[in-house]
Amino acid sequence: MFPDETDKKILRRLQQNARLTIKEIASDINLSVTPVHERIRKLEKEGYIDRYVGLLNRKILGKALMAYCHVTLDKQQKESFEDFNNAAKEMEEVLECSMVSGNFDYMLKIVVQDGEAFNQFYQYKLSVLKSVLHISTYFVISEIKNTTEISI
Amino acid sequence: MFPDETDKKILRRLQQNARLTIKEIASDINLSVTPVHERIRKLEKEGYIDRYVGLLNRKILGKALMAYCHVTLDKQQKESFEDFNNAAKEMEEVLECSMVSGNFDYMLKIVVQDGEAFNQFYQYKLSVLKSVLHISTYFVISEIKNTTEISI
DNA sequence: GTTGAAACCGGTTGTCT
DNA sequence: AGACAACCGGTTTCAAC
Repeated sequence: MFPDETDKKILRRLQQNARLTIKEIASDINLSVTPVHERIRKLEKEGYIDRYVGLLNRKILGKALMAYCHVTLDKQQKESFEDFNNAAKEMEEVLECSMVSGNFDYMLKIVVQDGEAFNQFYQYKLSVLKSVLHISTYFVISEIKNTTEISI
Repeated sequence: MFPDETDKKILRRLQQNARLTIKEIASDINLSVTPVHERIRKLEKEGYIDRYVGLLNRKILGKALMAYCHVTLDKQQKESFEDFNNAAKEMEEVLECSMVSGNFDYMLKIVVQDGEAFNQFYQYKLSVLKSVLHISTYFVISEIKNTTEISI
C-alpha cells in the first residue's frame, strides 16, 4: 500500500518543517538519501504533498484581528452558492471558507488589521453581497492552537 | 521602517511557495542574491516568518471529514479555561482552537477520517472534558477556500 | 545595494548491489 | 528498494566597489 509507513514518517516531518534536508530526514528514519529523495518526489507528484509555504507571524505584521463569521444565504440555490463561493475566493481577508451543515450556510475565517478594518470589510465587502441574508461574527480573543499538521 | 516594501515582496512570495530559490526571488524583484539572502535571514530572525511547512492533501490521506465545533464551558473561570486550553493543544484532531467573543467560548476546527472517527473523538475525548458544558458541531460539506496567506 | 569569487552543502542522477 | 559516489546548482560568506 502507498503511502507506506516510511512515506508517512517523511510526510510527518515535512509538514512540521519543510526546510529539513533530505539528509536529515534520511538519518532520522535510518535510510540513505536516495530512497528518501525518490519517495518525496513521488509523494509530491501523486499529490500527497500539496505545496510548501512560509507561515508568517500575522500579529507583528499588523494583522492582529481574527474573526469567524457564520453566513446565511438568501436562498439555497445553485446561483447563490456560486456567487458567494466566487466572492469568498476573491477576498483577501477570507483565509478559510467552508459550506457547512446546520442552521447557517458558511463558516468563514477572517484576518484583518483591526476593528476598523473589520468594519470596512463587513460593511462594504461581505454584507453587500446580494446572496447574503445574514451574518454572525465571533471575534477571536485568544488563539490557543493553530496548526496545519494533520495526524497520519 | 522595517519591513519595507522589498521585504514585503519577499514575504508575499515565500508564503505562496517556500521552495522558491533566492535566485528566483531576486530576479523577480530585480535584486541580486546577496541582499535577498540577507533580508530573508533577518525576517526569519525577527520572527516575521514563523516557520516553513509542507501542506498535505488531507482527503487522499484518509482525513476526509472536517468540522467546526462551538464549545461552551461550565463556568468562565481561569481554571476551566486552562484545563480546556491544555486539552485542546494535546488533541491531534484539533487543528485550530480559539477563544471567541459571543454566546459560546471556543471555536474549534476538527479534522478526522470519517463520521465514525468524529463520533469517537466527540464522545470519548471532547465531551468528556469536565470543563465542557455544551458543544455544537457544524460539518464541512464543501471546502471553498483554505489558505495560509495573509495580505501584506 | 552590486558584483564576483570561493567554500560548502544539499539535491540529483547513474551505477551497483 | 536501498547504498554509494560523482556532478550540478544553490546557499552562504567575504571582499571590493
